[in-house]
Amino acid sequence: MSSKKNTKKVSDSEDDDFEEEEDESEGSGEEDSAENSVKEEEDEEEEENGDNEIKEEDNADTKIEVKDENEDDEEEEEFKPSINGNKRKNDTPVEKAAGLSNAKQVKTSGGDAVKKPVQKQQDSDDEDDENSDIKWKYLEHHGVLFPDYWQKHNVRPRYDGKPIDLNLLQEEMATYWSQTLGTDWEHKPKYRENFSKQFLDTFGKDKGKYDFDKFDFTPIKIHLEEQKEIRKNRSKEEKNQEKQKKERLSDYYAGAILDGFREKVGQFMIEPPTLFKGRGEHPKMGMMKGRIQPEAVVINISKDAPVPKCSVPGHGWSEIVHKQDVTWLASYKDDSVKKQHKYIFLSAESKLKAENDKKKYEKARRLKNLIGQIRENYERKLRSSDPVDRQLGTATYLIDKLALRVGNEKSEEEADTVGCCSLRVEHIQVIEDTQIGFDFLGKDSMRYQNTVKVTEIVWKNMQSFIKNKKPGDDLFDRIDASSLNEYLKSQMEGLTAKVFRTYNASHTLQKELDKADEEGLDKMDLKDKLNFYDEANRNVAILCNHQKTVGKNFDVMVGKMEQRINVYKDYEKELHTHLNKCKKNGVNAYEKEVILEEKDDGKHKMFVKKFPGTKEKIQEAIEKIKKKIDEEQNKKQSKEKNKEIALGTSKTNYNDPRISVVWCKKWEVPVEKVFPKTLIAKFVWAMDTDLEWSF
DNA sequence: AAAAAGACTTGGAAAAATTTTT
DNA sequence: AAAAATTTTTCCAAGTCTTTTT
Repeated sequence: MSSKKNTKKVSDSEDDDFEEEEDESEGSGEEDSAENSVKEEEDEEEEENGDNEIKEEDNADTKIEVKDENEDDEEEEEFKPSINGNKRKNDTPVEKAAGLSNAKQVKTSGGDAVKKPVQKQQDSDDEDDENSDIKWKYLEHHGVLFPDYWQKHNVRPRYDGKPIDLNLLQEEMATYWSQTLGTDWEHKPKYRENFSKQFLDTFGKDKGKYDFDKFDFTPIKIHLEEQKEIRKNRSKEEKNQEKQKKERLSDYYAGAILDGFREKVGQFMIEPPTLFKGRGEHPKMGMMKGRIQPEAVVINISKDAPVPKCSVPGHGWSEIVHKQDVTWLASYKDDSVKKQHKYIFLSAESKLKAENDKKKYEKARRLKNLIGQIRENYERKLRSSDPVDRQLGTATYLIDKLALRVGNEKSEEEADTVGCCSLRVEHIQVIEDTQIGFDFLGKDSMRYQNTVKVTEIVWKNMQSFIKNKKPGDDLFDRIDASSLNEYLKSQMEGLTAKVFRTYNASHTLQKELDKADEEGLDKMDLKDKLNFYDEANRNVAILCNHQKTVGKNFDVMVGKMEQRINVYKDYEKELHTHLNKCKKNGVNAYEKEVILEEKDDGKHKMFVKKFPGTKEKIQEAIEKIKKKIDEEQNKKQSKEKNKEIALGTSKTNYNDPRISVVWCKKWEVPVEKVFPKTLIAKFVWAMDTDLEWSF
């Protein structure tokens, strides 16, 4: 149906001095069709060699101006929303800005309805109009940035004690390997196995002659450390210059125009080559993620937008497409480790993303309104005589109650993790008193461990599902993610399993924050209010099983805190005795230094206890130290509570931001205390939600 | 209908930036 | 001013779900 894509090859690779990169390791069955490539004119300034930096002259003739003269007094705010005004800075159509696209002017989506069905037009060679939903009408951007090619440092590792020469690719790989020496990766057998195999393969027919164990990469490791040191010790100006250069580059590539509005591009740098670091027991860890050449990158822009220039001399894009039914600006396939597509999208604060985000939460709210009926329906299914229905009902129950992910099936080539539909018998335990124990690795190989009391019928179902099965068998053998989602669709338009997670998370946050009244939030100070908020947030994170690994010196840190608290408590006691003495017969002021904590280097951190001479002053000191103790204790508590819980993910992806905005307004907490800058930018659309709103 | 491809969201770790302490 | 602690951002892996192909 859709787009016969409008293709033109922009340039052909000369491929001069890069062939060593070309690493034959994969059957790179890609492009190659050189015949029908239309050679594009202008290859004037090919020769600027090597690095990707955009020269000033380049900037001069680009279509997207970084500066907007209409707003000159706030120019560095460019893409940032104003926090107070809650208005997008870029709400002004770009065409008003001076010096935009000289050629075709930007179309405003301005007033006209986005949704208007386009009727068949003679010139629409491209879109099959009525149904493919159009994501944009005009799209212009600067393409993508490529990481620099490998620059040889010529530091040789040793083989069997003697320095050995490496070619470009070998040196690059060896260096990536050296970077992981001394980290946990080094000791993962799979990582080593995969890397060593690919590394030895680079020796071609000689590979049999080498034994990976006889390589010694410490010279490279040392070199890397030296380089790091050198970098660290650069002068301020040098660091600054580099920073500015980076910023210029970023300004350039981050600039895009979508339907007449300036938008920021997200990650615009092509992922650099590196050794793949999968999570958990990933069978491919340690494999070389190859270098992506421009010839693999597809650029998506309007037909009437200027074609972005490829910054790598002598190279060109794979093709230019005009797919209006997708949101990506560029894409490429990376098959070097796993077959997958990568995309360059607009940033989270763009309208496009924001709209999707809003839709996501609106859908979750629809679920909220229908949840009663939906629950009734799946509860009925739990008792169905049809085993498929019983599984559907039970799985839905788990997804609803425990906010589990749906669990698509995975290939052998990935880490063995599961979600609801892919649970195996070995992952659950049917315990007496209608309880079920869960223990499995979920997304990112995060362990989900939980014991829950379930309804009698669910318990019975679970028991029947494991009957006569081996540990490795599927718990839900009659359903899968797609059939489950199909069932959900029958319950509500657009309903899928993940909506339950969003709904449950946001609903939990709302519920928790609504307890503010009874908790007497009005009498709290800012710190306590924020603790209260975190507590609510934490409940969501626990529900969703958002975890983080405990830092290695967590215990040490807590130990220090305890020590500190004890010192303060001692001090408080001493102050009281001091005060009593003072009441009886008056005392002299004095000070006393004590060890607050021991540092690992054998030094001590000191604390000065001050004992004033007057009752009032002593009283003051007591109050002060009491407060300090309180603060420290709170801090320690929240540290411990947050020990392995990550609050960030729910904040960015699950909690309807309007809940937080309204709460902040109600309790006079500045939003920037609960959302960092980027999240405020992402959630501009929610910032002026009014007080009556509720999830 | 089932497998593969494609598109987009979600996720923790690491890096970078910022704030606090020394 | 440096270092340490903490917060924020970036990075890219790993999911979900849809669409296309077989």
